[in-house]
Amino acid sequence: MARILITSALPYINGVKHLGNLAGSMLPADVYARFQRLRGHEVLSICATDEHGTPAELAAAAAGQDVRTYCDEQHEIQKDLGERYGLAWDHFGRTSSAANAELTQHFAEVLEAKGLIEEVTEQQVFSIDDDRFLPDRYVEGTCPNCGFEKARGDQCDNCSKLLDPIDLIDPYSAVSGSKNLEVRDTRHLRLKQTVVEERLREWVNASTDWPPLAKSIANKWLDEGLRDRTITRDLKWGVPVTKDGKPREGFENKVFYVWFDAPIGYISATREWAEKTGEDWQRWWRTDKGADDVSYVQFMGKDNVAFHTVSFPATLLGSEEPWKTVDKLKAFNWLNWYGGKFSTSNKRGVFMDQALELLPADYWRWYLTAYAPEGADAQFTWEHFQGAINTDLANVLGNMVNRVLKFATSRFDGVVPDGGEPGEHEAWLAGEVDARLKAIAEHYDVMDFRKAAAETRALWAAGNEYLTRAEPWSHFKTDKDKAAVGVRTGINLIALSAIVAQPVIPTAAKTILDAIGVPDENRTWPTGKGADLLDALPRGLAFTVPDVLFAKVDDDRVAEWTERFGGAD
RNA sequence: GGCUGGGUAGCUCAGCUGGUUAGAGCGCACGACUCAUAAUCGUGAGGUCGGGAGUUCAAGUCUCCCCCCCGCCA
Repeated sequence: MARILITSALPYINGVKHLGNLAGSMLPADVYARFQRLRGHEVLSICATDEHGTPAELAAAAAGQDVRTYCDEQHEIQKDLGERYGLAWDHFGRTSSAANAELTQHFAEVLEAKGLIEEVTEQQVFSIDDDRFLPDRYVEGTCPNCGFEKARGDQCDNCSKLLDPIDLIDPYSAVSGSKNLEVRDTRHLRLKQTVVEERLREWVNASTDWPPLAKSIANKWLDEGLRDRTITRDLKWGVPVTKDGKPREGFENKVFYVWFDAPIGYISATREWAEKTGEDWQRWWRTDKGADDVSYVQFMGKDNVAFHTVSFPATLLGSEEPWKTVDKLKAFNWLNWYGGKFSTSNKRGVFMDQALELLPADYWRWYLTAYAPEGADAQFTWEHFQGAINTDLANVLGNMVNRVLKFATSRFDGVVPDGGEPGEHEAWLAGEVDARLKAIAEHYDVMDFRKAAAETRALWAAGNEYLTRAEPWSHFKTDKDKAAVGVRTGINLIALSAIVAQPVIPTAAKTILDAIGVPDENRTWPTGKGADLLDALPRGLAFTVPDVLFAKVDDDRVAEWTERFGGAD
């Protein structure tokens, strides 16, 4: 039994996430975690909200709340939504937790002791009327690059150029609108990433289970030369800066930059989990405390690769402490919305809460897994979604379950029938089962989600083909035993279909398995031979017929949704 | 501008280190079946594999140039 640590990129606290965010890290992480649990591995699945930084402060201000209250509420909303999508985290933490503050301060102090942190004086925009510094997005003005008048201090929304706040033309405070600004000196901590550059390069080159994309991004950053990063900000909302465990002199009004403390949240969330459950977090994160045999897998969008392959490892390696670093990582491309992008700020696309108003979680889980943006950006359209739901779920799987169980109810009294012997059709299906189960597991192991889903579907389709071959409805009139074999095999195949579908559509799978009465201990990943698996249910076992598993999405609803969400505009 | 990735049947995508008539699903057409959510099963039509040149006995698959799309970095 392997031990697998799974983290997905931390969703930012700033509002409900859209389907692209779900598809790009949280959902595949969950599917993978569920699969590995089914196989009997020890899995720890960790996620958290990323809560610090200026966007959170600004969003809170816009909502008329203090930032802590705002984050408390938003965290609960995101946690609840995640759970409603069936994201079975062991823990969903917060980067604003006490544990994260403590760990972040620990890392900063250790890094300083190793000579990796220096104090520098920088120039920042200061608002006299607001009596505070205006880092990043707190200052807006005209972009020096393109002339856009509402460029933010950290980046221009129009030309996407990264900016330094002091370069803005006609700057004004995003807090008060005041133009009574000046540039002042301010002290900050800088992480000397350049010192760990060679260690990072060795570590990157030693990694074997990264996709080419991840490795090339990491190497590109290293080849261009790492830059020393300022890891503090003139803000109140964040992890306080300490020295020897006490507030650091001159840094009383400063906090660590969100990008420094956020990934540390993976570890601190594990600590929170440990405190909640009485488990030991160090055996997952400290290679000197048992984590050396852990396989650590990270899920993220492609925009996050550099931070996970360079920035965060720089923190871990720089500490020279025995921290567990990532073994495998899976990066996703974007899910696009009618050619454009999903956008939180522009409210473009479908958001997690809205999607659940339309259809249950399993529908979305299936679509976003089977058509995940793996190799390249993927396109979301209502028509494509409709087609996938109707054919894959309603027709191929849902209808198969329904046709078999209904027939078995009306002709064999609602029990798994006895009698008859397997023949050539059953042998064919057993071969299919063997091949599909093997393929599905192999695809999941290397995190090929589209292929795993396609093979899962192929197993369902094999069930329908089998029924056409065995045609128990014909034999029922002339040879009841022969019909019994077909029905019995069909019911077993349904159970198998549901078992292997659990990672993707856990709710529907449970409905099926409950209806057939498969006990929990028999719902683990099937390991036997196909022929045995197709005769595993006890004969005479009574079952019920579940309600229609998946309702079809008709054209009217597609038209309605297109209207409501904009669709092709 | 520099750098990944991508441009393969109407649509969404597979095609590893170059090798028989380029594949799958959807959609479409036709046929079969009637147990089932008008579901299912079978058959078929459909591609000069972004464009051009080259290497090779042989190239979506390698090289060079060009054109588009997404992203990252400037």
